[in-house]
Amino acid sequence: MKDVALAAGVALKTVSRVVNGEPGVHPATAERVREAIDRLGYSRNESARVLRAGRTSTVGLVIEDLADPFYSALGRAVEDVVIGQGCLLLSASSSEDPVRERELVRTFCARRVDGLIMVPAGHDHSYLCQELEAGTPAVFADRPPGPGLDVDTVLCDNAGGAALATRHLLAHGHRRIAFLGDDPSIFTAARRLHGYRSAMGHLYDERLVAMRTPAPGSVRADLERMLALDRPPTALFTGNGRLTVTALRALAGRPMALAGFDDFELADLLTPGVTVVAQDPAGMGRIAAELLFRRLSGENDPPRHVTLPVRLIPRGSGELPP
Amino acid sequence: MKDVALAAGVALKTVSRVVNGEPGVHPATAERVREAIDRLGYSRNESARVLRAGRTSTVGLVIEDLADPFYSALGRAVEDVVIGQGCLLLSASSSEDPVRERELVRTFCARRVDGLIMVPAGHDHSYLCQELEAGTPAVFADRPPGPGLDVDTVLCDNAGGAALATRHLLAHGHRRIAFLGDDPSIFTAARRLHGYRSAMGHLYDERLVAMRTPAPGSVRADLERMLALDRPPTALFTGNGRLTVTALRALAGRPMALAGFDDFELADLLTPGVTVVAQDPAGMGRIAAELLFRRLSGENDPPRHVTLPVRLIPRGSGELPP
DNA sequence: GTCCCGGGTGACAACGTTGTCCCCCTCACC
DNA sequence: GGTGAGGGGGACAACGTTGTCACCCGGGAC
Repeated sequence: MKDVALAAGVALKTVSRVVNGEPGVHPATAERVREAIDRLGYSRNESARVLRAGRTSTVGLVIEDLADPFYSALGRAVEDVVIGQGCLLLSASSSEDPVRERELVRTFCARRVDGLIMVPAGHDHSYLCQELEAGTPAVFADRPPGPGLDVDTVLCDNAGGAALATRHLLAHGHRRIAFLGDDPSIFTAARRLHGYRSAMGHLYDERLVAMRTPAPGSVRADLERMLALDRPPTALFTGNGRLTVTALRALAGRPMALAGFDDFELADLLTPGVTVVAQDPAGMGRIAAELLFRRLSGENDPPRHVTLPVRLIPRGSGELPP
Repeated sequence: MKDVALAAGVALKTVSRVVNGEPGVHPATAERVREAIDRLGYSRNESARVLRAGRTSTVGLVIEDLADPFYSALGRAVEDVVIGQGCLLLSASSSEDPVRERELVRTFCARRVDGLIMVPAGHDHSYLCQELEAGTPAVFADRPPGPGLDVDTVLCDNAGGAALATRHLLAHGHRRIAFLGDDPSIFTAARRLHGYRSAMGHLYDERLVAMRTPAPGSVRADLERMLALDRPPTALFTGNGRLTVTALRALAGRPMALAGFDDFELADLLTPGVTVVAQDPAGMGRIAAELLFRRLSGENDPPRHVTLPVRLIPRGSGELPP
């Protein structure tokens, strides 16, 4: 910038004015400056601008796994909003590890991101209070913050969706409906279990429930165990996309009515098509980002809690008779 | 930092020394400083550090679409390497738009990213020369840079993979093998067409080739046209994952031998399983990131061009008889 | 007692911007 | 011709760090 000023025969500040399109520069002077900028290939140093302005125009996104279709769709939607607002997106995957999550948040905050969007892994987010007080807003998506923290949150109707799927299977005559869920310490898994349980009512049987981190081996073992029961399940409700796919592989063609939480590509092309409760990851990301920018533009209302609707997509697998 | 210095009764520089773990600070002093840091909740301002140091410890990633499974897997691998190196990842999707791509690169460079990893959309990357000369290395992944630019590049064996799939179909007795590819202006699409064509040899028939941006309607139309020929195709080779899925939907159960470029989740669960040529997006991302960091650590060799192998995964669809 | 050495510490400048304030010049008006 | 207004431009400080250099003081060698 100094060089440009020298080349154009003006002061530093005048170059700054031209670069920022500020008024009060003679057109001829501005032209001279622009010409010098082009000639020298100058581009403003955003680091310095940021240092001066105090705002980085950067948003941090912490998700579980960028490579998971659900989160990558969410991330893409966040990205679009963020870039539409003239900001950039720093993204990082926590791999469902609270320690790593905290480390990432710390790093983001040291970089002075303007705001955070989080799919939290842990249950203790008290460490965020300090940042929030320091003026870095955060929005939680997919899962709420731990106790003691109340910020903007976007969730889907986990319990309602699970009940919807369960009732769908019930309506097709099933009474023995198994539920495979993720680790119950994960908010969404617990809520879906709750929805399933309340829809099952007196038909609920603990032996038909298995909740743990999805892995091919454990899913297979859980299914085998249930199928060996006196009154084995005739239908299966899987608590997230990964579990649905894992269960499909474990079933290996054995006929079983099936409904899954989360839609996934190709669910319609399998035989039979897989009935799912679909949520909208892109919508979730978009809304979370919009809430964040509302905060950034100074909104000071109490935290908002948005619950997105889900919808049942019957495709055949949930309509098999017992 | 000034406040911390004041609170601990030391000079600014001493706080800086403690924060950076520099030697030459009396343990007792250091302890006092650390205590003040904790009490005031101080965290170093990276923007200022960056301004001073000239390095941002940030890498920019420009890909086509973060929500696409192929690119999100690549992005995740890049992210892991980048974070492993103590840097952060800025990511953005070009949506296959050269103008947007250029805009994103410009923005990244204005932020002084240390390096760029790109899946290029356009064919003219001369605009990068300036940045490269300014010391911002770039690595291209999946597709090479346009003419006149030579930098580290990681590709997969597109032509070889396409030939592999084509020969697989030929080996199963097919002579009329159609090829659905993406827009031929996309490097990978052109190379795959080349591989298909050379494997087909004298059997090549232009009427069995359709190259354009995948869309359900156009794929269906192309298939209808080919199936209406005197000698319709008995097998189909699709040029990327999206096309494979779109074609599967368009075929709607009509029997047809099929092989596709790119593996995708559930390919094994369809009936029949979909035979694919699999590449390794995570490996591609990892290697691209590693090449970048090699440059960042001062390596000055001529640009490297890495070609990753692909492998055929027969699953049934490619083994159907004519 | 003087000198030197070196560990511990601090003052200052610089990174590249931008906000604030001030200056100068021109022109119109009295 | 003097004066005021206002547009165009510049000097300077500040953002929060860190590299450079200089300082102070205690202890050991002569």
